[in-house]
Amino acid sequence: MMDTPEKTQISSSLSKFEESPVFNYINSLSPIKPVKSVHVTQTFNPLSFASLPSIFTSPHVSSHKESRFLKSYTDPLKPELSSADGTKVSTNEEAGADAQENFDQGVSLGETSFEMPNEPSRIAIGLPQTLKYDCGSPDCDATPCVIKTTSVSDTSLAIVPFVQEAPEKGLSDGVEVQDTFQVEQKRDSIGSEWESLISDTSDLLIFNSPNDSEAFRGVIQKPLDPGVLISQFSQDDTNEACQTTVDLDKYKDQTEGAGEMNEMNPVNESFEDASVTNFISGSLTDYMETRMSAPYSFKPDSNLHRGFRRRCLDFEMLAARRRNLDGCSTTNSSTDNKLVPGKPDSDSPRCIVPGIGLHLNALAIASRDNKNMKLETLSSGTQKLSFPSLNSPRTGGAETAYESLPSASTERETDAVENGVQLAEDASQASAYFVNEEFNQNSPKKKRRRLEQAGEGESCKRCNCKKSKCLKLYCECFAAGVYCIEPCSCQDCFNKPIHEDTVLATRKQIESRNPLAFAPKVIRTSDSVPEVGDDLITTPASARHKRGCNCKKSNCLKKYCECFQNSIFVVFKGGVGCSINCRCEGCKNAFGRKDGSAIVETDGEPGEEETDPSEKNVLDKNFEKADILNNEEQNPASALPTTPLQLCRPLVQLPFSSKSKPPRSFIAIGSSSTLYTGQRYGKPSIIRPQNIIEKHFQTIAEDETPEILRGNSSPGTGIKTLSPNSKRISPPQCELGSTPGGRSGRKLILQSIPSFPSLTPKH
DNA sequence: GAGTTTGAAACT
DNA sequence: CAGTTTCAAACTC
Repeated sequence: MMDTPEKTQISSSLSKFEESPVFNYINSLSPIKPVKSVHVTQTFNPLSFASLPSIFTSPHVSSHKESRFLKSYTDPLKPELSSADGTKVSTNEEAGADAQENFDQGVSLGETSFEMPNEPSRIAIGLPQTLKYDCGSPDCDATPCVIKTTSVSDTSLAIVPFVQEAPEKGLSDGVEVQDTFQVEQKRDSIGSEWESLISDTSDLLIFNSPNDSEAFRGVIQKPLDPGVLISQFSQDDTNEACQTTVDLDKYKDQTEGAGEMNEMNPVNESFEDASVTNFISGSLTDYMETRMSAPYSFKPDSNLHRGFRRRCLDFEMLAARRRNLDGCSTTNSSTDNKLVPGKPDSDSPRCIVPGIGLHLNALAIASRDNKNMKLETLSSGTQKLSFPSLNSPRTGGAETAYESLPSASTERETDAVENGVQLAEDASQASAYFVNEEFNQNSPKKKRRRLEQAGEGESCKRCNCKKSKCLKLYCECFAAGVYCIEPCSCQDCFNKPIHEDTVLATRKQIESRNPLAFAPKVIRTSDSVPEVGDDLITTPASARHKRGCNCKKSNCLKKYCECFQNSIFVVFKGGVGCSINCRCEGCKNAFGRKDGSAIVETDGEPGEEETDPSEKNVLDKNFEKADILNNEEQNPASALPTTPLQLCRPLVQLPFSSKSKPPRSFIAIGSSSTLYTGQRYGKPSIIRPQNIIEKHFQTIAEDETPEILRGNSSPGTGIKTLSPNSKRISPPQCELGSTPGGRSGRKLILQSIPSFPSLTPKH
């Protein structure tokens, strides 16, 4: 490999590169002289970064990998970054130390964001710059190919290459790392590069994929310092693509579920292949789709997704659809097969959100799957991304998945933005969630919730059906398009792979009656676009319950109310409030009343709503109670689909749904799980009226958010800002696209938690 | 953990 | 479409 012609080319190019003014400039800027500038250069030269700029714009970069990204990124690029940003770029050593620290502290994204708020920005900035300058990060090796082939605009993609670098190596010694890196690079032929690239990308981009989640799990599960694991992982991925498998194995060994890891490897490989193919073809969309689809197609071994044992009923459809879409994607086909309904056994995670930010979601989901995971994760410090999503249990994941697919292909920017948001949210939520979980574990209620949520979050809800046989919408599992699993306490359950035929038949029947029966209940309205749908109209919240509630006694302040239920989670995305569609009586939903007023905005609210002390108490209680788990439901993803922003995403119709609406089940992950959602944020934080939250966010955002974020070039951000809910939140999210945002988001969350006073929405 | 409350889903 | 019943989650004790 080392001798491969390509390498040589690179070398030659390096020399050229060095000569270039840019190179000189960079060198001058960077405090640290890249030991092997040549090295870096090499990579970049080959690459044509022309397209890069666009890429970076997107927030998509998976935040979850941030830590990883940072590490790797910093090491190689650090010189560049420093020069480019002008901001202090951590030296390699620093980077390494930081990275390690970060990891140690907690891979947790949230933590990362807290402590290293700047880094994200740095990274974000650095990447683009790097591209401009062509300075190569060690990562560049792989990157170049990717970039060139894909003319993708996706940040995530662009980033991927960088990520590849193994952090750990760099950690201990910046210099050494570089050397090593060079050596490795040399060794690795282009082919290897591709692999590494792919693997990396997959990691970054597709955390959503079952594999990722599992990988994360592995990391998380690992009793050892998660950071270490992660770092290792990244190293392996980045530096030694070929060795990736081996490394993974290591992970396996480390991780309790060895089997999981094994599975992952294969999957990753397949993904890689597919991704490569896609890239080559030059279609980012394809790539994304592949990625997205991958998760579904995956049929993770049972072991992998223990938590996900449940299978997404909708998967089949997805798979089928996917097949249609991508006739070509090699991997897809395989994956699809896995998804095939026929397999009752399939453990595929039902809800993996395909979005870029998904990884976080995946994490969250994974965590949910395994309660243990949550804890572990917490320790590690990761978040939920859950991004997705995010919706009420029922709505859940299906939406996310559903949406995600289309969106990815169609709207990048939007997606990016949303993804970024999701990521941020997810991450934050996840972190919050984890935290909460840890704290909460003790209480029985919490326990219960955890279980429930875990199920939900994971995409799978746990049901307790006794008479419905889990074949009616009463059953959350069924409603979510998920099979019941062990955790369920249902009796005479027919919602199992064994009874797949029955399930499908029943499902169809229900859909025939109500095409939207399995559609996401919560529709995310575009924050930016106020008008949007019918739902929105009055409600300030960015998301709305599709049908609206019919509450009479709960005042929409309890989880009995589906709107409220969702609102709890949605906080980050914008709570789901009641809307005109609701027929509720005495609505006091803080996130949006039937009349359109929101507590937050309550300036003019009617006295009734205004806050009854008693009501307040209720809310607080509810919020508190409402575990983050609930929030998880919200999965942004689910909501997203409908959102105007989401709009971009073409809805993919599942075979099932008579109408175009996506079955929740699909995305279960995202939506239902909402995993991310961090409900955890601390209950308080989340719940609190948006005002408070927003304020917090703002404050934080303003103060802490990197310039980039503020300035945010990211298109998405601007838009989101519009919506009340998303406003504050969005900034971080958007940014996070790359990471910064994500972190910021995390920060916000964490910080917010403590600060959140009590509800007092009004003031 | 048992019992109650609640509102969605299902049914008529 | 409205009213009633069924159901399971949410909640309370």
